[in-house]
Amino acid sequence: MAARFNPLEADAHWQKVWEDRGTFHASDSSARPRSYVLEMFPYPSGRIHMGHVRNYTMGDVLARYRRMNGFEVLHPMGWDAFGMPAENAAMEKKVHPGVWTWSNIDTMRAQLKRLGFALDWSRELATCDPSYYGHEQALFLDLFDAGLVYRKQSEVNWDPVDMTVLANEQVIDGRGWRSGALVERRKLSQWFLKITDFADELLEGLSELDQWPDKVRLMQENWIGKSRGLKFRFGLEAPLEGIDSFEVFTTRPDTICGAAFAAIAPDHSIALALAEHDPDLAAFVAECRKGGTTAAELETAEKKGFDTGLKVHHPLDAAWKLPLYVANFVLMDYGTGAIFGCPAHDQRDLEFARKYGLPVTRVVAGSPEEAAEPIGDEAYTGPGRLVNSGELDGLTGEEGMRAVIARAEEEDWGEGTTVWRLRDWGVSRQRYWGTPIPIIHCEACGPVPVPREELPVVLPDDVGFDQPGNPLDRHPTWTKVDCPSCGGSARRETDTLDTFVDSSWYFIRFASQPKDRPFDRAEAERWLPVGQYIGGVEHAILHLLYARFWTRALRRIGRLDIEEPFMGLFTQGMVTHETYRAPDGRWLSPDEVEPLDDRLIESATGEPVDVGRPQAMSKSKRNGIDPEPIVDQYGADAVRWFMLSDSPPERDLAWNEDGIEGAWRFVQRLWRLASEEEGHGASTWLGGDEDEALQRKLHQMIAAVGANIEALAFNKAVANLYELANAIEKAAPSAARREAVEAMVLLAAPMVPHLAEQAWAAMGGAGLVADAAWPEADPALLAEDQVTIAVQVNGKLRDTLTAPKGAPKERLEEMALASEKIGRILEGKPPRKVIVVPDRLVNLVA
RNA sequence: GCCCCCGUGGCGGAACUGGUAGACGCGCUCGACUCAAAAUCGAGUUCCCAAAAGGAGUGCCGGUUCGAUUCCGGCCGGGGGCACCA
Repeated sequence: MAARFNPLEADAHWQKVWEDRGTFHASDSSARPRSYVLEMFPYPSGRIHMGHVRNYTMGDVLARYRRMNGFEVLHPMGWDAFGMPAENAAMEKKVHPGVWTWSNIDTMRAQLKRLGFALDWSRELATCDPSYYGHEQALFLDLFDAGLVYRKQSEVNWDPVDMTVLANEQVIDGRGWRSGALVERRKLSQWFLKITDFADELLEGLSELDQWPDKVRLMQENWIGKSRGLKFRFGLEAPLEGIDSFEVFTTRPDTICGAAFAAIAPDHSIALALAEHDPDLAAFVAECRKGGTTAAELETAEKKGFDTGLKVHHPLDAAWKLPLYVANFVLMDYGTGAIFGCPAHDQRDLEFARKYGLPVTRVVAGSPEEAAEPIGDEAYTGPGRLVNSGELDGLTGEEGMRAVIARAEEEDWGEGTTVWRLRDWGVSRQRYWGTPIPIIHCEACGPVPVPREELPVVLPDDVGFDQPGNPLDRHPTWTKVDCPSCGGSARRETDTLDTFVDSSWYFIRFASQPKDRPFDRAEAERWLPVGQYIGGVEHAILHLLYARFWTRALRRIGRLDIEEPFMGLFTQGMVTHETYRAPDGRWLSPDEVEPLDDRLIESATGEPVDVGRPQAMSKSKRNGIDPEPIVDQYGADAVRWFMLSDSPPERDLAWNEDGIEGAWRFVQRLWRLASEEEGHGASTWLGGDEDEALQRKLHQMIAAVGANIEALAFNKAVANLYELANAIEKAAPSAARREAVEAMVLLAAPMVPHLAEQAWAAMGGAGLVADAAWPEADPALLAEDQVTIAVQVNGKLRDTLTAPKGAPKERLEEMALASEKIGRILEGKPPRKVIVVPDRLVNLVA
């Protein structure tokens, strides 16, 4: 047996064995219980990065562990292959997006294979393949037929650099998420998916997802943003161009008697109508539109209003008239675009009222004494009872809301309602490299679905990227089609689908991939939902919400009876690295610096380097580490082991040389243990305490490693394995030691699979470790029969003693009092009180 | 501004439902092997005191408890999400 483990040989050898045997091929017909383990599929950007390695290693450990525990495991891999980087590359490098993408896929597939992941490559898919997106087009048309897709003129976020529409989510601080360009507003006809139809379900469904991080559920809850309240109409004192009233929304109908003004958004139809005859108002509206939306600007933005001079009637008292303002802080796209202002109990309204000299009337008081207290600089938003509210006085806020809603409904001027922050999902993109929307526009018939038998609508290859905008728009022939309905000449839709659509159902296609339809329902339902989904927290809202929506939409149209796509969700942390900066501010990559004495210098210049805290690996900071050379040097197992060690998986992991060296040492250490065992050939039981102690340690670690992998606490499982290795190394050769080493190889197998196979084979183990059963922990060996008891005086540890497990309280107390140290501390006086926790401690209160 | 999470050795981090704080790894120190180095192995490593005895100690202040890293209140610091959401 070789003295050292040679990963270059072993990795390739075992990867080939697994592949030849189809070891990780998921059988649809298996009688074993099923387990679907999935990591978020990568965008084929060019090369694998450390984040991928970490993500897929975690999923792989779980997949392999499940296999060893008797599950038929589905662990697939594919490519989220549409998107803008391919078009950017096309423009910069004059290469077709498809060519670029497929070549990236080849590179990255090869890189992933070198890491030895237990993937079922037979199910590999790429979203840019017509055999995938054609089915997506069919699903889109299914949703279209079901009325879940619609088209509307809408103001969109237009990125003037990328020349495309952005979803609200892709606008960050008023700038495009990719280009960073200031986003403009434009009106375009767009396709929308009715995700708001599912708002309630999507919100309610969150409570079932108890294997999701609370954080993610909370983020989705906030994103969906359900608010209960009252929608009611304000009557205008004098009708305006036939409009005699408008609707407002409030979550605080109880404060209606504190109303001081009404306000509408600058985009509100009334404001626009008035502005036509009022240049001052028109100027105000224009100014509001211009206003920046960055965090800093909003923070400092003044609450500004324009008094229209119009008055509205208070709903509870027609004689009570309120001024109507156009206000810059009222948003057209939330609620009804109009509000009533209650300065006493809303901070924004208060600032507005102070500025324009409007009355501030308290209508909620936390205590009877507070009722007379005027409102200062801060609105009162706490609980209390209503005051200054006529017949509502004395009611709690909750009662007040119910009373006002009941009265509004009775008198027919308003109704209790729910509004959502969630908007419908705009899926049109003015891009080439995406799934063509399978619609044909006919002047006579309007938008007509492409007939199913003509799917897929395949992207034309003959396009150029020398001008900005969507090349499909300019395509001479592709756009020209006959209307499927009337046969007249028509134009193909040139928008493509948001790539989030592609990733909203790929996990279903993995589970079932017939040629002639998106998936087979029964087959898909056998695998779904995904048992454990693992990916970055950056997808906590969009991707996960869209996939949940898509799954529910398919359910509603009777295609798949699954409520939630992902039963368990785990969001892993990033892989980070220190940053290095030259004195002149240049970012330096890790291979451009070297240590000198206690510091780092730039190799080329010898200048000292400024070392920054570990940050997400990024091109701009040049602190990325390419996994491939690391795998070349240390092998897949050391890299995998390092990815799992030390840092809890949900937290960031700082990459460093010492860490990978440590992992390499462990790999060699485990190899040595196995090699030595072969050399010993020891098969006799020593029969002493030593054997038994090792056995106990082994079985405790069998239980602990399993529990920790199951909890995805890989860093703890790693620590367990180190502990076991330490114990084995201290033990003399024996049958117990041999048994422990064999078991350890199996326990480590999900993490370091190549090494495990090699060691297993060298020790004469039968079959593949990948097919072996996970060791079983013997309950009889889990518990120690001797326990260490802490002896405290007044809660301070003063001594420890060893006692048989399960010793009675009286015995422990006796033993504690018999301790010499304790006697000294108590100075012979009996304790006032004794607390005994069996098998744990004795606390003597002096 | 609102909501959420996190603060433990030189570092990454352990500590089950309140019960011996610092498992495990990294780094460092000393030692063994070696002509030497690498690799490997052994010992040590929270802080204070020369050491023992002892004392302090889980961001800070306070509380509950026989006992608090763990529970409660208030600060300070770091991170994340949302954001003029009525």
